[in-house]
Amino acid sequence: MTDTSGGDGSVRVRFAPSPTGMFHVGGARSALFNWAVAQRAGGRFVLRVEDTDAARNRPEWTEGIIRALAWIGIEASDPAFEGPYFQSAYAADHDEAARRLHSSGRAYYCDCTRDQVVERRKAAGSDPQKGYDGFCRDRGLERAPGRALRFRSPDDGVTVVDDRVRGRVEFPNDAMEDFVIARGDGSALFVLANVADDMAMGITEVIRAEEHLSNTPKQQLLWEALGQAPPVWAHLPVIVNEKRQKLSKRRDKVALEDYQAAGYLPEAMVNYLMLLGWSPGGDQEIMTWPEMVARFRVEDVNQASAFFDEKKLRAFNGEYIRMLTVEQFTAACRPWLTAPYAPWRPDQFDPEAFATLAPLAQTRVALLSEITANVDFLFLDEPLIDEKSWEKAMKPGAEKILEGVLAEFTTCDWTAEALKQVVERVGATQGMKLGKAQAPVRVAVTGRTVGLPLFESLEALGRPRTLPRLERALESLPK
RNA sequence: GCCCCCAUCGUCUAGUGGCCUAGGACACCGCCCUUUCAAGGCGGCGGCACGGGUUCGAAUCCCGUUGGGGGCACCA
Repeated sequence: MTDTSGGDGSVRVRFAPSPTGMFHVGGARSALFNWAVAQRAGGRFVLRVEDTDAARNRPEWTEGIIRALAWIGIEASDPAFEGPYFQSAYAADHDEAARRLHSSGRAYYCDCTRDQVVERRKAAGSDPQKGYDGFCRDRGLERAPGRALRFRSPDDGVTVVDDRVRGRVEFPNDAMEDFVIARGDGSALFVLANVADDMAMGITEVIRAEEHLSNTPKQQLLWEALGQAPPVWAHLPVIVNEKRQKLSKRRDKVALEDYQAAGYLPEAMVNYLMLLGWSPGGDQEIMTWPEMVARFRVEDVNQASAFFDEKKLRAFNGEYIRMLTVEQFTAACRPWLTAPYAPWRPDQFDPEAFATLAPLAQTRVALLSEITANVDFLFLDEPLIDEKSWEKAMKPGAEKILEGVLAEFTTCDWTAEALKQVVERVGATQGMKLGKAQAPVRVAVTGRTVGLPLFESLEALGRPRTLPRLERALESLPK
């Protein structure tokens, strides 16, 4: 295995998703690994969309892929980015490859149906699961509608796949049937189309998920039969759920868009995804994209499947949020500060008040979406009272606290420091420490027992809006 | 059924024969700080799947077992 990432720009990798209307986190990692390899080598990243009939009528699916790639930093405007190309655009290449394979005798036409093959195998007492029996191998059938083209796979020996992450993998040829490479209507099947496309595009390294490993000997045989040296292969371990199964769209949260909507920062997502199956070594896991590119090598990628741990992603996200400047943080929060995420009207939002509390909120949110619940009391006319919080805070003694605080709040200085002293003093008259005395005030004003530092919050809210809330809470207290 | 891949703390991983009494990160637990909650600081819990070899010496090499996963279409 040689490291072709020499920086001479000759490396060409490709990312070939099949558009389904959803961009998978597994696809994102695969794209990222490809992108890193291309960047490190000064090569190119080719986006090829494996379009199907369904996808061809849904251009928005491809647009979705491009948007998702852009979100994780793979910009279509980057000079290293090529495409998107569509598989269907290469139909002529597929056909040409099929003809060459046929005329060179490496492939033959076959008119057997699945049922016929199974019948024959049963009659011969062999295992129907063994696949095609080679019936048409030497019949010399010519190309005609209804006849599929089969590749004449070697009878013995092994096909060796030299894989950058798996090492040397041997596949016994006798376990490989004469597989179909073109349909009865002449169109190429995935294996052939893929090889022909990669060839036409000059792809030098194929980095894709492990699920393709079993197909690789077939593709490699095709490359060789077509007279070209195969690309360098690299098969990545799959990403699994907590049950160690491949992530499924039904059960698992896998759409990249979902993570974006939940308030994950793309930088955190990228950093986390890169660490799934790969480690830069050393103690530092949080690093910038250029640092990762500088260190990334496919041959260092792990071989075992990895569990997508959202808790760790979340922790990374918190770290990335804290690394932001307040301005960046505020900008990043913007989508959650307006409808439909925010429960307040646009005219209720006060950017200045938000700015004063933003730095305090920054260390408290791990997801951008959490910002809403942290500041809603500031913009809503009435705080959203949390039932449990109310019960917990409005215990005996709460009334005295609220009364005392209310009396002094009417006249005292409206600064965080002064407000704190008031609550401290009133609390002392009831034998309560500040931590306990602040609770009823907090719930009365913000609706919850937990939240941003209380006195700064009150200062930002202002006296005119704070006092009524305290009064109302007092009235609601059981007599 | 056949073929292939994989196996270090709960999770992601470092480790390529002695530096390993196995390191880090997330999670978890405790303490400190503290106006709640976070953040931050300090500390703790916790792992080489099993069995045979090879070797002076094995998490590291070989064989087997077990356990996981993937692939076997005129799908992509």
